[in-house]
Amino acid sequence: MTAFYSEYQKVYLSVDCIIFGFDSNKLQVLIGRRNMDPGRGEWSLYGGFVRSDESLDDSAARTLQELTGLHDIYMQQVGAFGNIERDPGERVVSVAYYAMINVKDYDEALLQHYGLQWIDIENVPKMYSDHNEMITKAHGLIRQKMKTEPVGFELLPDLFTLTQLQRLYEAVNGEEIDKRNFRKRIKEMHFIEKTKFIDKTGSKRGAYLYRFNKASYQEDPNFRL
Amino acid sequence: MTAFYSEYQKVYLSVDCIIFGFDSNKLQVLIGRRNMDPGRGEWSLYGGFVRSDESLDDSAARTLQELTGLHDIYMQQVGAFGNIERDPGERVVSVAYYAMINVKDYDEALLQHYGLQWIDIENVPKMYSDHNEMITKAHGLIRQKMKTEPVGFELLPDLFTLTQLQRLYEAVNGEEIDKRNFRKRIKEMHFIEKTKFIDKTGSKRGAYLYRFNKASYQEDPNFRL
DNA sequence: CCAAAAGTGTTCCGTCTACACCCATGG
DNA sequence: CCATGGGTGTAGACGGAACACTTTTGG
Repeated sequence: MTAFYSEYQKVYLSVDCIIFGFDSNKLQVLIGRRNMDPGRGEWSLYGGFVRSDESLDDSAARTLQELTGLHDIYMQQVGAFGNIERDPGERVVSVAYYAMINVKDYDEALLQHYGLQWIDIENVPKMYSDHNEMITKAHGLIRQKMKTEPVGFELLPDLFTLTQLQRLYEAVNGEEIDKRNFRKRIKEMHFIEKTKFIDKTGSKRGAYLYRFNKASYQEDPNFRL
Repeated sequence: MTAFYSEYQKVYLSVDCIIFGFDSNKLQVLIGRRNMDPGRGEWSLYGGFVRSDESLDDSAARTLQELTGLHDIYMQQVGAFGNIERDPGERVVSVAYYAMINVKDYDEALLQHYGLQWIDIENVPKMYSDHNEMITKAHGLIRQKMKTEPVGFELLPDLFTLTQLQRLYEAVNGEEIDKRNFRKRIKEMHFIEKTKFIDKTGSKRGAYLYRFNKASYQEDPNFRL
């Protein structure tokens, strides 16, 4: 084992996950009660320490997988948070990641087991340390991202109605969208494909279900909403 | 000294600075030769280890100040880079920051002393570790940022001509801009003020010098270029 | 039969884009 | 006197925003 940098100090490094979901026409985040000192019992994001044999991205993926059982989830880095006093115990620098999951894929039992709750992004309580800041920054990032990249589908089932999709965009941006204008724009994006299936849970008449075709998107990657 | 997390491992944490400048109508970055092992002699960003008594932001500011002698410089975090093999010596996670400075404020002697060079963003050589990736990401961020926030002025002297400003935006985006359309948009932003001063170094006729009025911008923070 | 959501086009207005010529001056 | 960069306005194209009614069906 070499020791190139032995004169310098090391720090604890953790990852924290902002897990976004979409339900009841609201953008939501998954939060829980912190189960270790310091700060035990405060509202908190789910996180963990980075191991020496894994990259930051891997660490975030592992942490999310521990919590949800889900693999291959869309995750993006939010940034590193490193104020000295951010952790009341010791110096810990944390790298935040956000994830977007389909709430339906999530095992209710796990939610119970970890004591987690979905909270509307509008009603996030005061949280441990700088976790509010992380959530705010992550929210800004997905808003930006969803305008130009087809990542919103991560929050929906494989098959979805256009109204669902519209409600998602309304929830993320916090403002209403004109239905006809919205659908006009969808029609231009050929990788959002109408299927022959109909969803009757949301209305009496029923609405066509659509699907995001990733392969088709690769051929003509022009997304804008 | 408490030890809440003693069961976990610590890692080395560094900051790396992507220092942007603007000269000869080109967007440039300041790079040097790495002066420590491993990787000694390779092209590298300037960086340093984070001390246990400073935040990440402070660490970046200190590192930049060591190098340039400049205080109160515009810096923004690019993100954390943490692949396992990113440092050939030991596990080091690095947080990259970009800075925007006015090349004229920079002491030439320091540049010599540290063996640094300004390199056009288009001609960045193969660099140590993941530093190319950091530069690419930072470049993307300033391109984005400069569209909606008045940060480009950080790269210019206090007084500048409209042609200089235009060349800056052309350099950052890599495409030419129509002069009349550009000036029309400037005219709408009242916080970009024409002064009575004239610069004659750039042309025989001379061009009016303009100034960014920060206070005036705060009152009506609408920037778009 | 009616409430509730699905579905569908057109017009208008503002914004962005393209474009060409005169001015002032130092050498 | 001419080469060089500074400075100015308009018209047409395009894209985004506003806007209302018909359809279907479960209860």
